[in-house]
Amino acid sequence: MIKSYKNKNEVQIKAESILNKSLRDVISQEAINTIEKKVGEYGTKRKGYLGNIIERYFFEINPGNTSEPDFQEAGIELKTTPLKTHLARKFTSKERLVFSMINYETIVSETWLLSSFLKKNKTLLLMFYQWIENKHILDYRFIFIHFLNLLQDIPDEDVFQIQKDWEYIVAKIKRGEAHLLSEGDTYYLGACTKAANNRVVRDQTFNSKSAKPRAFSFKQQYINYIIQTKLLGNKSSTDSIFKKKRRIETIEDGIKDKFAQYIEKSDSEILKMLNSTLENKSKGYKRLIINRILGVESRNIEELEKANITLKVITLEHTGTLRESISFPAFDYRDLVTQTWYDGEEETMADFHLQLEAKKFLFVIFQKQKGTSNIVLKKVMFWNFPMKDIDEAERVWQKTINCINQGNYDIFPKMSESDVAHVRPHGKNSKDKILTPHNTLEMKRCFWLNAKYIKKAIELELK
DNA sequence: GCATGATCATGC
DNA sequence: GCATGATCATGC
Repeated sequence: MIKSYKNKNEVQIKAESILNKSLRDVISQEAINTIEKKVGEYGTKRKGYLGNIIERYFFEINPGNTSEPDFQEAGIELKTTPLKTHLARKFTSKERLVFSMINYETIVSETWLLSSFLKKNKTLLLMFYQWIENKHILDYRFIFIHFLNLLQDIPDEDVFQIQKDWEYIVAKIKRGEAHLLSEGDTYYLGACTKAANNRVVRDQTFNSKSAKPRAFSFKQQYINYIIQTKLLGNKSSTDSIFKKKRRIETIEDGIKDKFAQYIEKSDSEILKMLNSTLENKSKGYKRLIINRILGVESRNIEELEKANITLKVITLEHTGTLRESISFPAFDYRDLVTQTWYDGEEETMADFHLQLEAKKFLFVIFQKQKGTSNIVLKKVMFWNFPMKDIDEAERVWQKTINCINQGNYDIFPKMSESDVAHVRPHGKNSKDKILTPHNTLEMKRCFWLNAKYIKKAIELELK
């Protein structure tokens, strides 16, 4: 009893019949019994299971694992995806949106418009359900149904960026660097790790090294942007760098353009060029200059948020050295010791690992001037943590956990012990403490990327 | 000059 | 009140 849907309209009518309902409300008792039995066997945690039962018992299709869209005739790919609810009708995506696996061998001969990715995913049917912890898989309520054509329904510059993201990933595979792929390499479309079983590795054609299996995905932040603009129709609460219609260009080019005329200028020259003044050199002085350059008022910048880019102001000494390391949010000792670096599941990836792998940084680099209090804007660059150093980061992370487990709160990995990362305090002051697994109180700390390490990354770019 | 410990400032 | 980003202070 496999149904076929001839066109979008037929799919839409069916899909919308589950709006504000759960699966239990709309499928047969027989199907419910079958699913209940399976849930009994496997538990509800099995990934992708909800997507399977929606296909099989709600739409009554059986697409299997093919290169064709799930609704083959209608040319539509189905994605069921969880939403987290916050106060006042605010929703965010619980996860990234994961597409098909990247085939390292065949993708190198593809081009964007004819890619297997587009062939399968050009038109998406997004079915959002309200995620609540421990809720039965049959009882999730579907709250939004949305069709999204990746070439037509999102801004042209986003389509362009997604194409560039796809091409970047393919170029890296062609260079024989599939094992160095990272989600932070790209902006909206990422190559996220995806393993059916632990530590599955896949061969790549251009290198003897095995690479982690990866799938294309939309970053969580980009899905949030889709939710905000397409589902809620909200005027976003964020500020935008590109207020007028912008050129079709990448995020990198767009943002670098904004800074271009101010490079090698001093702070006072920049302010003069902007017809702007700033009273005193407060702690946020440089950040305020940057905001003026970008033409934004707030720290929440749409273009940075939707690509998971963190802006970091970096100040070089007049000699060119970098004093300050880069901090991450303070960690929770009790939570940290329960984390796994990577076990094949994105969802359970350690926070620090995720921060290194998924994040992009925008470094805005100033340099102090000898003998004056002036600073000069030297360089604007995008950076993400290179995967060649990920094992070293893991080592530091593991040692930190070992220290906590052993109750050694005064011998965390120091800067001198690693070329990459270390642990240091990060609280209001030394009295700013949180609970440890031993139920004692310890000063808040966090992981840092070594100043020297960042300096090296900047130098590579300055050359 | 640098590593380490510590704290400040800001915005939500 | 707190998280986060940014920077200071000290001693070797």
